[in-house]
Amino acid sequence: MGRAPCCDKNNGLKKGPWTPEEDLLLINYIQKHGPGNWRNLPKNAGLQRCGKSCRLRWTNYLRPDIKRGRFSFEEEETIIQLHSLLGNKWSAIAARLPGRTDNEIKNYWNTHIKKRLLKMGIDPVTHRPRLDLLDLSSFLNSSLFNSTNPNFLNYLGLQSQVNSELLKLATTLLASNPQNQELYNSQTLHENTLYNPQMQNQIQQFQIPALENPSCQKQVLQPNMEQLLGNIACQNSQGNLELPCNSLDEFFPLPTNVNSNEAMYNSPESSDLEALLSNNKSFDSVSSTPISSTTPLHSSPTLVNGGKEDETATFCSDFLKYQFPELLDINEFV
DNA sequence: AAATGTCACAACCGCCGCCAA
DNA sequence: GTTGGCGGCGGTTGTGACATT
Repeated sequence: MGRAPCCDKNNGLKKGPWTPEEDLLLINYIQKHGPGNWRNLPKNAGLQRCGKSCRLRWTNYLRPDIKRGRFSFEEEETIIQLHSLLGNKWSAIAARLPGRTDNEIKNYWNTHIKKRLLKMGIDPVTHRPRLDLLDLSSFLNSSLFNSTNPNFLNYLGLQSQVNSELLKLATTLLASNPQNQELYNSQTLHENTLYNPQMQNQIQQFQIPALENPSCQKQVLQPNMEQLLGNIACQNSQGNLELPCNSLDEFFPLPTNVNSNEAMYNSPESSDLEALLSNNKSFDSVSSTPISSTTPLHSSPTLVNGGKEDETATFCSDFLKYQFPELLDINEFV
């Protein structure tokens, strides 16, 4: 079934960057009449634009509740965590980041976060560490690493060359990979958890009450989240872990004024991330990092985008932190 | 100083789902 | 049940600014 294009390409409608005069026309019209009926809006507003162009200009740029400026660490952390849950559902992610548009988040992901994840050896699609980049697996699969002697590195004089934290991390990661499961049985994993109080604490924080309403719409989890949300997810008939739909809202509650019209005329004030985070212990437990916890949410935005700083060094997502118990510098290891 | 490369982001394009006729 | 309009979404492109050679 074909559809007539929203905008006839040969009807003389203007394309390209918007001028301040056009912006003013659009703003004035929407302030008087409100948004809606985008097809007729340009004609009524005196604009030589198609309705879709007007809608995009309004929703992505002119809306009064849009938060301009750089993304804070907290926002970046939220984006990464939500992306690991939702994938490229930019509008769904934007709905949980007051003042940010899906387009902005999408651009920021593609130009900043994705590159940083790759740089750190993290697959931006699956959010899984890419040990292939680090070439750790061959080492960890070796008989050397399989030694049960905790001092084997000492024996071989390797301790000074190998970051022990990274080794612990790699151990955990490999254990989470079914291909390496035989290397690390459940006892080993349990010991690792006990060994790491921080991880133990975070796991406890995820012990939320059993989710009810099994008939609700479910969302298939990305593989890496199995570990993170193992306590609340359940298996579907295909054996995939699923997250009941209401649990996403428990971790990332939607702002109260998600209605576009309400959001448009009622700029969010305290309904920001601080409220989101403070209202949710479970999420808070995962989102607090040494870096973010020392940075007030309403302090001046940390230089995240736009700067030319070493992005690997400044980057620290909480999701990553869950799997990276300490702030690790991959460069130290490689 | 000029040429070239890279980055950031606004805007566009095409498809999809919903809904009314 | 079918068709077509509309709003929305995600992927992609165009282009100006900035950095590097």
